[in-house]
Amino acid sequence: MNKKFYITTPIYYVNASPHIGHTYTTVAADILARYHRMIGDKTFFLTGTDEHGARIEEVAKKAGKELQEFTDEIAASFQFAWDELNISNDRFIRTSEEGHKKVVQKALQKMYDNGDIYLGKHEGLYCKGCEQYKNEKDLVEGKCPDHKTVPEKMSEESYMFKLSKYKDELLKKIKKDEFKILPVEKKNEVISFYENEGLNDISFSRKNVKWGVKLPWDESHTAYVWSDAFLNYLTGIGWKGEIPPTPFSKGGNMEFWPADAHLMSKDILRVHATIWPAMLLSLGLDLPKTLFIHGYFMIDGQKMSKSVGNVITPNDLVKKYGVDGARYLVASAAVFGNDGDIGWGKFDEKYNADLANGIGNLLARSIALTEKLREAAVELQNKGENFQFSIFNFQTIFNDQILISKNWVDYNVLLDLIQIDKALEIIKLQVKFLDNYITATKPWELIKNKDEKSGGVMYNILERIRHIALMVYPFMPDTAEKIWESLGLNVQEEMSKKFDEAIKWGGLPVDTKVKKGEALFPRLEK
RNA sequence: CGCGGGGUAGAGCAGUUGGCAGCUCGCCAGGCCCAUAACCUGGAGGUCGUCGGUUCGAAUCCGACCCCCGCAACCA
Repeated sequence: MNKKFYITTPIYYVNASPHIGHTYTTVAADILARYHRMIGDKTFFLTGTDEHGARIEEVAKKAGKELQEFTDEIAASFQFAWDELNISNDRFIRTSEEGHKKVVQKALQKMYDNGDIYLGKHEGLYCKGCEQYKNEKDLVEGKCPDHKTVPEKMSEESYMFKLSKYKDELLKKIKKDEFKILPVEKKNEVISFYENEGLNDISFSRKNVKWGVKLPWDESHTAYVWSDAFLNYLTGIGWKGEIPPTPFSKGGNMEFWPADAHLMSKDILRVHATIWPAMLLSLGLDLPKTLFIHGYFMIDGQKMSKSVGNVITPNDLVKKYGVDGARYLVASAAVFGNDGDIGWGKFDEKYNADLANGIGNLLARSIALTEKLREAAVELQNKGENFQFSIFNFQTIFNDQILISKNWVDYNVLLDLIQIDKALEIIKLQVKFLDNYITATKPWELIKNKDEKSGGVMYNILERIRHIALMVYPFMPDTAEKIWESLGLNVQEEMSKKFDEAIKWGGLPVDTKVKKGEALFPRLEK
């Protein structure tokens, strides 16, 4: 604890507006960032947009907009979406920012000076109509799908990066988990790629693309995708391009480097496992500790695509399920690291089951019971230790202090391993446990009979809900706050508690005044 | 032999240091009545894709085969 934690999402390419895929990565990163802040780590969470390249020139032109205007708009739509989803990023970086561009130039100059960038040739199939290179895979029957012409083989000068030079070193680090790739299937995939295909030097610049960062030693070229975009992970935390990097203690900004986790989906795994770390080696910087690769969403068994018309946007989700509902549904939609199949029907079902009938109803019934307790003029009592109730047809004795700390251990371990969906299961278990406990102890009867046990039973319930709220916080911050308020707790105070203290039994004062609030998650009818 | 993911109850999915097959939803029966028609219990329902192997024991390890889906496009 009290370590630093630096997490990133990829910077999203501004050729399209945010959808549920971007949302997935970003919400996951937010959950982890909030979790690490909660346990006391010094945390930095970076997201942003990637704005350069021929593709953007093309899309902006189609939209009839100036480049800067166009990218401003799309970047704003991402920022808006993340605000709406209560994303707690510390910074939103755009690669079109002057500061970023300057540092990219500095870094590339350094790589050029140390001999890792050299003038070579980029060869490819060039479509004159599109004014850009095409991959073979882009072509339909060998022709450009837009212009119905056969692109010609062209070769132009391009600065190349000596990627091949770093193959052995990177492979070794990947195998030894010094540069960790998770889940392990993805690590194996990368290793087999290294071993079977190796690494070739790659093109790092373009001559015919204007919308980009000019190479400082040859302004007729602009930096090509990776060479520009990857560096956001450094410029985003304030790196000014100093080599060696100036540590924070000496007035620099590198206290957060290396990144603890780069989150991303599988489409960009390969470049993140090759080009990016090679660039860092070339610059003499440490490699990120972990790449975590999550899966794709299918919508009701189909690929999500605009042409099918099944694209789900963050705004769609928030409108239907609220901010926290949206965050929960996305976070729990799949085993984190696997592909998932989602859809409105499944979301509705999960919303009602886990949120409305689960957490929401649990809080509502618990608060209502506590109010009855107050009417009966019985005080809450923290008896603190063993309490028992009969369940599953036998008498069970629970030591709640032990149970709770075991739950916390599981929760912490799972989140440290970036098992977001599994950590949510721990919360669901707690809810289930309490629903059981309430049914078994029948507090409404105890209260009616003025049974002396009632104060203790109700305390056990409310205190455990306090723990649930804390566990819920990284996933659904607003919900956690509402629960604290319902329990009569002060949100600021709860959030400023030291984690080790907060997870101990007994944090709820016995003289607390509970408050009935609006339903946390109104049930969706039908 | 391009790469990868997957085939487990009606639907959707968990489940590898191999050890009586689990979760959610739906269905049936019962309970409770504090709660958001909620919650709790019990039940029906599975030859864990097929065949073979290793093992005292395999959804899990090995081999072969069948089927589905990504890896190309606006798209994490």
